[in-house]
Amino acid sequence: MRERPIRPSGPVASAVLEVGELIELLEVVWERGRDTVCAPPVSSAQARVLFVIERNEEINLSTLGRLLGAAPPSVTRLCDRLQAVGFLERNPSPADRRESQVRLTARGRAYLRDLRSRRQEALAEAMAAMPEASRAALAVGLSDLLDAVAAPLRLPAPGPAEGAESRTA
Amino acid sequence: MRERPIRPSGPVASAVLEVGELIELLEVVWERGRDTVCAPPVSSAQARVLFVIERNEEINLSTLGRLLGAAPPSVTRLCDRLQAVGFLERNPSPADRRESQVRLTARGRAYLRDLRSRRQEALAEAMAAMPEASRAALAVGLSDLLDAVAAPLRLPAPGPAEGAESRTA
DNA sequence: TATTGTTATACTCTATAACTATA
DNA sequence: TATAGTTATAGAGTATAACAATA
Repeated sequence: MRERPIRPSGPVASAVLEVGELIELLEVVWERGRDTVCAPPVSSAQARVLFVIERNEEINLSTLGRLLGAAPPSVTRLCDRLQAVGFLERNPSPADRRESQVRLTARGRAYLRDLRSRRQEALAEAMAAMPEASRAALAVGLSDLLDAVAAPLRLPAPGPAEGAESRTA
Repeated sequence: MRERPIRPSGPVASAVLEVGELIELLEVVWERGRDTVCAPPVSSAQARVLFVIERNEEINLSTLGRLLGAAPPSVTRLCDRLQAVGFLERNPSPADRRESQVRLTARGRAYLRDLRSRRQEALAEAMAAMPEASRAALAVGLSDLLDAVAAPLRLPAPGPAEGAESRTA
């Protein structure tokens, strides 16, 4: 008989609801402002690739695909174009000649720095409408939320001192 | 000599940086989990349309396009498909026969309810990793952030009691 | 045989340009 | 003429299926 499957009361549930609404709004607003904020040469799908590679240097394409939730042909194409504009490199793996390892180039890193600057400017402008107390409160809880959201983007501990175990399963 | 272009100190700047990082992570993680969380019959571009229409009932297609930041042909196609699955209606405008007004159907609203339920479940699971104090702190600042982010999705006061002025400029 | 990565094909989203209907 | 919406076409993202090279 529950009409709304999740609706416990209290600040915790409230945070879940509001984060959900925030994501929904960002889905519309952020994509809308892509010209301003994301600056082509790079599509948003390509930006996702750069973000994941930045967090996991020298991974191979199939691992990249798993982290992105993308199919292998999509990964190939995305990397083709990013390589064509000089934002990443593909190098053959020393351990297994089937694999390619991808790495950001200096230009790729520079692009990410620039992208973030522009996004931060746009965000700071939007957040100027917030009461300062709210911004401060937000900052308190946000870093833990970041950790929670970032969790699925990291490989599950690939063996700290082992070198290259390449555990793709 | 500043390597990082925006980095004033204090909780306000910290909130800007962390919201920026959060958006970036969500860009990757949310799109990655689209199967789980967004549930096709509806692509993420189509979901954007539903979100905007829900907030602005009975707008015409060009206004919808402006709110989405999308070109007219894109809007036509997106609405074609959403209409085909029965999630929205197009009705001729009584005032101007060139215009179509779009509206969510009952099925469209039901889809949004269901989508939000599933997303909230996924979010609640992710946020379970956060300390409860952080979730509570987050909730404090979040509703003002929501207002700030939602601002560009609302039409600039279309004349409260005037009926249909249709100010698309 | 299983895995890594690619190419072949098809569908959706996106945009610009050209067109129709209305104002 | 100007505006609302559509259709035509092209480029990019995504997926499944079929294939190459390697393990």
